[in-house]
Amino acid sequence: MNEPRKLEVLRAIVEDYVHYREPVGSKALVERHRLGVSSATIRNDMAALEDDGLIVAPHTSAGRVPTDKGYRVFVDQLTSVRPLSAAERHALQSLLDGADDLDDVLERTVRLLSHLTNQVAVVQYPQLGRARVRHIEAVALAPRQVLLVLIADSGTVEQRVVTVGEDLDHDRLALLRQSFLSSSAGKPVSQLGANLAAVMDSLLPEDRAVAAELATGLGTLAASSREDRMVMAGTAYLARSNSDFLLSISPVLEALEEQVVLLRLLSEMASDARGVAVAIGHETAADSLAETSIIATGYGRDDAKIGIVGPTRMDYPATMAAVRAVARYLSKILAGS
Amino acid sequence: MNEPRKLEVLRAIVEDYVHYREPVGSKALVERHRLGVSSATIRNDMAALEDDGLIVAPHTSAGRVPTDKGYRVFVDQLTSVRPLSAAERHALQSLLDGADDLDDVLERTVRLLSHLTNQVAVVQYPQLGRARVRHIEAVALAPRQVLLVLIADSGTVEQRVVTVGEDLDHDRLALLRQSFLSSSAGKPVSQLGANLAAVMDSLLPEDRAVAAELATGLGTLAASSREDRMVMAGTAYLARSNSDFLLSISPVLEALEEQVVLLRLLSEMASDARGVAVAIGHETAADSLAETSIIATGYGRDDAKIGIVGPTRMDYPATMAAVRAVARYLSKILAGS
DNA sequence: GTTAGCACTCTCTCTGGCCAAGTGCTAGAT
DNA sequence: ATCTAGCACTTGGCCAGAGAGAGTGCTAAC
Repeated sequence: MNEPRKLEVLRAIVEDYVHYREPVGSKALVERHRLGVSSATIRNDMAALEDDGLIVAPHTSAGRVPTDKGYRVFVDQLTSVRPLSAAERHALQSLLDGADDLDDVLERTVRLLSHLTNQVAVVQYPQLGRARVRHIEAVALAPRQVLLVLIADSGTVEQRVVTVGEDLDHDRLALLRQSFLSSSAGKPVSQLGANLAAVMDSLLPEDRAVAAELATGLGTLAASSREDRMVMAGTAYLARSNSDFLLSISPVLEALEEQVVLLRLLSEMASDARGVAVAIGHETAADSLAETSIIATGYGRDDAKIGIVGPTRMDYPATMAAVRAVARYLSKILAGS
Repeated sequence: MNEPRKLEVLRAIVEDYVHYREPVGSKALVERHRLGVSSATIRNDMAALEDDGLIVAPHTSAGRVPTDKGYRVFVDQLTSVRPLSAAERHALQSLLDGADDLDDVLERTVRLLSHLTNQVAVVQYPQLGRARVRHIEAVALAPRQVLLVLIADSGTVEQRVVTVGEDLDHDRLALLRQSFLSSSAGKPVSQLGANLAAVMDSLLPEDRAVAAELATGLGTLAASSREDRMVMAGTAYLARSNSDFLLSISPVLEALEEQVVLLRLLSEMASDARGVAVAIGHETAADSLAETSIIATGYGRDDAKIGIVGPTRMDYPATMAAVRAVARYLSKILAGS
C-alpha cells in the first residue's frame, strides 16, 4: 500500500467533496486529478481509508464522504494556510480604515470576515483583564442610584447602575470617586477589586458601607465586563448552505444566540503552529454544533477570539487563511489606536 | 349573499389555516365550525371571497389560503386583542424583575417576547431625543484623543472617541467639559447642539477651535445615538417555521441583520386604536420580507418600537396580545427605574 | 503492487395508474 | 331568494415498477 498516495487520495476526496458537494467516486477522482493510477487502484486506497475511519460511503452505490476524522487529517497534514489575494487584502484594509469606536471596529471586522468566508463570523469583545484603568466615573442618577462607568485604556467603556442603601449627595459621591480613582488609575483592571478594598481604610467610617457597595459594583464591571459578549454577522449564510445540504439550522441558530456555549468553546480552542484553531464536527462537543466546524484564532493583546462557524464541509484552507489575516489586521488596528 | 356569514367563513379559514398549516376546504370548514349551513353554501361564499381577493386556491383541487388582503381584513375586522393568561403574565413579571441595566432589560424583554410568541422579536433602543442630559464626561486617552461620554436621564450612556487637532492636557479638558456641562445639564438632549454652540463665546479664544471639535463629537452622539440600534432574539424560530412551510429564510435573515431597513419599517408603523401596528406580507414594502408580517408597537416615553417578525401565517390575535402586553410592562419598568 | 473486467447493489428518476380532495355547476327543496 | 344535494370534472399526492446510472468489491491477470 502506497501511503503517500493514500493521503493524496484523501486530499482529493476532501477537495472534490467541498467543491462539488456530493459524494465522490473513484472514477471521478482519476478524471479530475492527475493521480497516475487507475480507478481500481484508487478503489483499494479508498477501502483502506474507509478502514481507517477517514471516509464513509453514505450507501453502497454512492461515492465516499470525509468523516470528521478525515477532515481532521486533512487539516492537520494536508493544509498549508496560504496568504490572501491582493484583492482581498485591499478590501480588508479599506473596510477597516475609517472606524474609530471599538464597537464600530468589531462590527466592521465581523462583517468583513463573514463576507470573505461566506460563513457566520463571530468576534469576542476584548477582555478587560489585561487592560488598565483609565478612568472611573460615578454619577448620581437619583438619591440612591448611582451610574458607575469604568473606562479602560483598551478603549472599552463599561457602565452599570447600582442602587445603594443610603442617600448620596453629589459631593460625597465625588469624594468617593476620587478615592477610588487615585487608588486604581493606571493599574490593571484585574486588580481593581483588591485596590478598592485597600482604600477602604482611608475613608470616613460613615462612608465605608456605601463605599463597599460601590466597590462591589465596580468589581462586577471589571470581572464580568464584556468578556461574555460577542458580535456576530452572516447568519444568512447558514440558511444558504442549508438549502443544498441537510443541516438543520434551527439548533445552530439557537446555539449562536445562546452565546455562552460558543464563548466557552472559543476560549477553549488553542491555536496550533499555524496560528489557527480548528474544531471539526463533534470536536465542538456541542450536540447542536455537531454538523458544524469552528475556525478561530486570538487577536489583540489579551487574545480575545475571532472566528467563523460553518458547515463541516467547508473550504478549510481558504477559511483558515481569511480568519488569520483578519485577526492580524484587527490586532494591528487595535494596537495603533 | 349573506355578508356576516361570509366574514365568518373568512375568519374560519384564517384560523384553520394558521392552525393546521394547509389549505382549507369547504367540507373541513363545516366539520370544524358550527356554521349552520352545508358545504355547498360555504363553497358559494368561498367563491365570493376569492372574487374579493381575500383568499386563493393554490391549485384546482386544493382548499383555499388567505391572501395578504384576507389577513388584513381578518386583523382589522375580526380580531380583538385579548389579554394574556395569568401564567403568561406571571412569567412576564418574574422574568423582567431583577434587571437593572438598560441593556439587560432590553435583552430580557426581547427574549421573553420571542419565547411568548415563538417568533423573532426585536426591540429598538430608546431614543435620546426626548431625554435630558444628565452628565457629560470627557477623558483624555492620548494627547489628541478624547473619549466623550454622554449620559442621559433615560439611563442610556453613549460614548465615542474623537481625535482633535491640538494637544489637550487634563486641566484644559476639565475646564471645557465643565463649560459644556453647565450649559446643557438638565436640558433636552435634542437641544444639546444649540446649547453647546451658545457657550462658545464664553470660552477663551484659543480654546474655541478644539471646543468646536468636541462639541461636534457630542452632537453626533446626541443625534445618531442609539436610535439606530436594536436587540433581536429568536432567529431560530424562523428556521423552525420554515421546515413545514416554504419561506426562504436566507433573505429574511439578511434583512434582520441589515437593521436599517427594519428600523425604518418599525418607525413608520403607526399603531391603531388597539395600540398595535400590523404590516402583513407585501405591506412591509421590502421584497425580502414579502412573506413575513411584522407586529409592533411603541413603548416608553419616546415611543421606541418593540415587535416581532414572523411568517404571514401566524396567530395574529395571540401575537398582538403578547406584543402589547410586553410593551406595557417594559414601559412600566423603564418609568419606574 | 497495479490493472481490467465483471457481477452486484443501491439510489434516483420517470412513468402510469389510482385515489382523495375539492371545486363549480345545475336542478330541486325550502 | 336562498340553501342544499348531487354529480361530473380537475388535479396534486402517492405508490409500484422499470430502467438507468453510479459505484463498489472481488477475482484473475499483468
